[in-house]
Amino acid sequence: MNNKQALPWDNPRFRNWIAMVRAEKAVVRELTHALAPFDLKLGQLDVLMNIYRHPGMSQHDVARKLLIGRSNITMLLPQLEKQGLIRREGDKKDKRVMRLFLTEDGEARLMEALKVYTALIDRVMAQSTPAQCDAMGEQMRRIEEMLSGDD
Amino acid sequence: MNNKQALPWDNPRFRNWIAMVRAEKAVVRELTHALAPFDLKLGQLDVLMNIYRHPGMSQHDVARKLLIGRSNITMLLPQLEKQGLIRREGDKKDKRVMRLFLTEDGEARLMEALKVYTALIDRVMAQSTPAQCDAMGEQMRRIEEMLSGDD
DNA sequence: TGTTTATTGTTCATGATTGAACTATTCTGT
DNA sequence: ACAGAATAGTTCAATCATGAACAATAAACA
Repeated sequence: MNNKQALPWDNPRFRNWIAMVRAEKAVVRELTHALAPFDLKLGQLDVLMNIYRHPGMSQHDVARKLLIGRSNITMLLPQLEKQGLIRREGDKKDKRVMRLFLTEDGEARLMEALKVYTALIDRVMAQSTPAQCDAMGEQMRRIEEMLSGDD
Repeated sequence: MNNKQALPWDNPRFRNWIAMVRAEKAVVRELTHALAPFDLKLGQLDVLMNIYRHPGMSQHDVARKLLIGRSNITMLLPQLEKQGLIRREGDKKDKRVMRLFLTEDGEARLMEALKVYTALIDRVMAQSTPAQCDAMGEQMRRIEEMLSGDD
């Protein structure tokens, strides 16, 4: 008799999860290097992207979108502000919230960085057919929805 | 004429990548909470898993497997050693390398934590059919191989 | 209206991760 | 055998993310 429980490595689901973590880590590492010339960390780029898509977004909304803590945003923004990439405006109705906007420089820098970003992702995702890539994306959206619903 | 470049959000590959990052982050967050009762961080668990699979592994090998820095390992191990979960032995042939082994406690703790780990991953991956999950895993392995080959 | 509860953003201490410089050891090529 | 390159691990300073406690403000409701 086998006194060991079934090991995770024999479980396809588990091995696929491990593969996913490793792939994500590898891409992020590559991306971090690729963004260095723009003086942008990946986290900062994420923030810029969100502000671009939703100008006037609050800090709280950015944090929730990016699945990071509010304090993280608070400590991230001054760097972007100092670089002149974003602008913060107090909301007139609600004095608690700060509304975020890209400056022209911010938008320009974002566009340059996005070229590199999308080029890398295109290269990476070209490892699968578009259909496979979409199917993977669907799985990921289901997973995230499942877990963020648990809140 | 449209003076904006094609935006990444219109690019399916890019959106699928974003979905993957968010899913991964959500699962890791869940996992971190689930592991708290075991006094194990995810990174520590990763190390234990690798030592379990390859007893006598060197620190360098663990770092490479986990795609993290060597110094990270150096600072991680004392915690595991203090908890009595691992044991380090200097290699007899090569005095530079430290060989890593699990203690009995380490193996026991690992097995308990793995139950929780695999349960969560099973639940998460049950969002797709086994075939879809495997296809995703294959994509991920291709991606990682592609990028780690660039070294 | 006035009081309680929720929300937004900040501060701070903590822990995690990194990369560069360093030591000790081994390998390479002559 | 020996000089130089390579490798394993450590140390250290810097960066980053996190969560708890907090202040200011707004919302809910008696």
